[in-house]
Amino acid sequence: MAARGRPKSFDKETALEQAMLAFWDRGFEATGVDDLASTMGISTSSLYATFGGKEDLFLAALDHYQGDRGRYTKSAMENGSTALDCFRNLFEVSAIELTRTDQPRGCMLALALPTCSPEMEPLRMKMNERRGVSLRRFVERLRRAVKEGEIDSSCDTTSLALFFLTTIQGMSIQARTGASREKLIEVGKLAMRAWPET
Amino acid sequence: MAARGRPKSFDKETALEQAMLAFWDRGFEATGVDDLASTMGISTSSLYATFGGKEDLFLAALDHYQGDRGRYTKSAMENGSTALDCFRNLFEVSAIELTRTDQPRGCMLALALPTCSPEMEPLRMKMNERRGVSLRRFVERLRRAVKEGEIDSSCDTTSLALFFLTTIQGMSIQARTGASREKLIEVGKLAMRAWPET
DNA sequence: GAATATCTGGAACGAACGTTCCTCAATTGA
DNA sequence: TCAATTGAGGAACGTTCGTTCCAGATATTC
Repeated sequence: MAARGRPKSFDKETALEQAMLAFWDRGFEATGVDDLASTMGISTSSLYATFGGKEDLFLAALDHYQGDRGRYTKSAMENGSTALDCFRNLFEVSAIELTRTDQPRGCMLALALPTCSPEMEPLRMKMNERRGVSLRRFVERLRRAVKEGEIDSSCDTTSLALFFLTTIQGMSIQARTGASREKLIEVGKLAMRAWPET
Repeated sequence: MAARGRPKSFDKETALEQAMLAFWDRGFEATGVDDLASTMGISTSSLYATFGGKEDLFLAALDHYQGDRGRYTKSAMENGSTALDCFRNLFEVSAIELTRTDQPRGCMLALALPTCSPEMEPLRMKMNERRGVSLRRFVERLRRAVKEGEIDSSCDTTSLALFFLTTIQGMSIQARTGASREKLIEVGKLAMRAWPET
């Protein structure tokens, strides 16, 4: 069942993890292909043969991020008996995840490509689409809460979801600026004051 | 009183304005010196003679931004009979300014250099310091409100100020992603729910 | 008008960019 | 054992990067 030809001398997932960390830390534009290759422990030719080009690698790294480090928002929406619990947990977990010392601070989706040259605009748009996934999950959870009677039906769920997402994105900037975990937990608690009265 | 030698053929302020718009739109890393020069309507030699290098020009553009387009946060803190009025106004004005169609969306300080290569880290730190100015102004205004009895002294003014700044920074990301002015106004209203009860 | 001073556009610099190519190494199937 | 196949490292591609240099143009001062 082994593949024909010379086998890969590196693990694709491990290399992708390293690429993700580089893009996450320095952003898309500031991370060079040579930097990536040396960080990943492979040559540029192997990089191109395995992942395509820089843009493809970036998108693959983004997928890797969303499927691993970025899952905490999804998890928060799924765990918790009430929507209130879910979002309270969302903010606490976000504050913790965004300030971890064993990885770049802040969210890769929020920080890696906020601005770019016109040629890279299509790539930036793809990031925007990916950010939308979180928003939709927030809306769905809030709508479910309305349906179950936890939240009054007068609540503007889309605006509330957007507010929560906006706050978390702001927390990414703050985490990168150097705000402490404790400060961000306080910020999260204040955001929860927007929760509709029962 | 005229200067010796050949006079400048361009207005320095106008050129700086154009440089600011370019950096604001595309970010520091993605904006090239040749792009800048042609946008400013001058040659690279004039650019270097007048502004120094790319980093110096960026900092000058940042100063220009803060003294002009970025003044709305300062104005909001100074105008308003109560702190509540000030911050309500801050969010409304922010939502409007961040989504103007005659200039790049979002705040230049929040978007132009969130991530960078290690060599540019000192420059990024300078941006962090500049962001701190807004935070200090928010804190001062809230403290004044406590002193004047508008807000109860049990209020954690630094956390509340950080929360407001965080929300506005998140609004910058949202504005760049494409969120409408109306949506951001709603987000601002929800942020104001964190205002301490009287 | 001559001397001095400053600003101009354009050419040129070495370095780094993303990408491709080529040769050699390592493995499988016959 | 040997052709076929795939991955390896590294040199090299043309382009763009930020920056410097230079000859010429335009002003003031004497």
